[in-house]
Amino acid sequence: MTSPIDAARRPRRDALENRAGILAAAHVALAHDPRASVDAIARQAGLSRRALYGHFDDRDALVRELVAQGAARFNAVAASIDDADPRLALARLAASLWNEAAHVQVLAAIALDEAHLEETATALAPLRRTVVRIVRDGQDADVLRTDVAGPTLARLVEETARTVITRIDASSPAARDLAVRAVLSIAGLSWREAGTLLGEHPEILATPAMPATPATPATPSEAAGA
Amino acid sequence: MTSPIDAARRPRRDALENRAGILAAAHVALAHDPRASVDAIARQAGLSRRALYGHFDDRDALVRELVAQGAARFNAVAASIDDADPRLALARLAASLWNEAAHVQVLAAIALDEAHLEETATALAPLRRTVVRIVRDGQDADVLRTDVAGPTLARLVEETARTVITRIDASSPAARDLAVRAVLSIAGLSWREAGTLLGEHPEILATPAMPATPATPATPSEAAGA
DNA sequence: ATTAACTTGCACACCACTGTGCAAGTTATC
DNA sequence: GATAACTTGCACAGTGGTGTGCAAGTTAAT
Repeated sequence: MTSPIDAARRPRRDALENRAGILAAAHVALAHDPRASVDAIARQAGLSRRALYGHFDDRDALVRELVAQGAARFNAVAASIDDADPRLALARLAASLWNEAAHVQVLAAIALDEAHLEETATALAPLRRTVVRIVRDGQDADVLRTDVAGPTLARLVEETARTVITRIDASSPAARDLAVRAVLSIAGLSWREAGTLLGEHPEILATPAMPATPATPATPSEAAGA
Repeated sequence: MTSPIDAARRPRRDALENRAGILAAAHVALAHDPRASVDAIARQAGLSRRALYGHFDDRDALVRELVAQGAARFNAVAASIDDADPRLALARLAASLWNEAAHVQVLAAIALDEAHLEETATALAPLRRTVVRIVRDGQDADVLRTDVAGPTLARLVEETARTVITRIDASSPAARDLAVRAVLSIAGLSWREAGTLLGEHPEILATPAMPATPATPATPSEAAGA
């Protein structure tokens, strides 16, 4: 089936692995320091700086791919929220995003530091729209605070989630708990109300249903079989 | 009285003004971009890059002075809080810090971006201790949330204040209001409780008692007399 | 076994920035 | 009005980064 043209254009397997390795390395390096050098990233991926430029035109291209990757995950999370109760929707959204903490770190770092502001903003637009919708519904139903205008509250929720996930402990067992409670508090609930709500829906804080962390999505070993 | 030695060592008046101008320019420039170049700062102050190095040994020395300035203000604010009710203490602290918003911006920017982490941390230690104390008292008196450990809650309060002040609108009339309510919410109060509390103590959200903004604290004119 | 893909290391030009030396000009101060 | 303080502009060396070209080596795929 594979025409000679396809065969000629298909990249070598090791090249694909290396490309994925670069992205993974960039993930780590940029989360730690959003302006890590191309050399540092390449080296962390076990490659030379020169080889990296064989995979990405540009430092910018690499960053853009990372942003796209993260945005896709976030927006998938946003789309999966379907609770009728806006309070539960918020809680579940926060919990789900916490599971993507590693990606939040990179995105947040890039968004804050670099000149990629517009880019990340558009990439995350669906997630933002979800938050806005939940907040609006919650205010209409009078279950979320109404002393703060809708758009402002949405922004506040977003910033709170980002802050807690990126700037507090990061991966302690209680961190997800904290992220969820912080968001509910900012949304207007008292801490006891939040506690009651979470007590009634223990699945929100339960260990993630998702399969651990598929950190390296493109590991060739299992595909190769034997 | 002025001994010849003093006279010889006293800097020229325009030099003092220029030094203050550099600090003001750095204030603006670094809040906008924490790694603004020395040239950009000097130019914004209406001086040449070369002249700046006549006033500060080093880019670092300039930043350090800025940090010290800000820290002094913050710690003065922290020391001025004396409410018996921890909830009021928190609210007033947030409101007072909002009045120093401009300084918060620079400090936060510097603290986040540069390698001045330890420096800013030690400079702000008194403020941090104040928050820890208020939170502890509040938890002991059962008026603040107890589902989050004290140190964590203190950190959360601090991050919330920083986030709201530096990342939301910045200077709208409702911004102080928002900062105060966000802090109370994070501390565990429901939005209605916070509203009631603030309604009972309108002075917290009233226009600041302090005289506008004494932007240039070290004007030599009044000290010189006549 | 051959071929094309991939990687490496090096050299290079380029950029933006820091910090310093120095000669020449301007300006507050006595 | 003399003097010392201050500023300017320029040149310079140094640092750390980006992106490219090229020759030589290695390695996956056919």
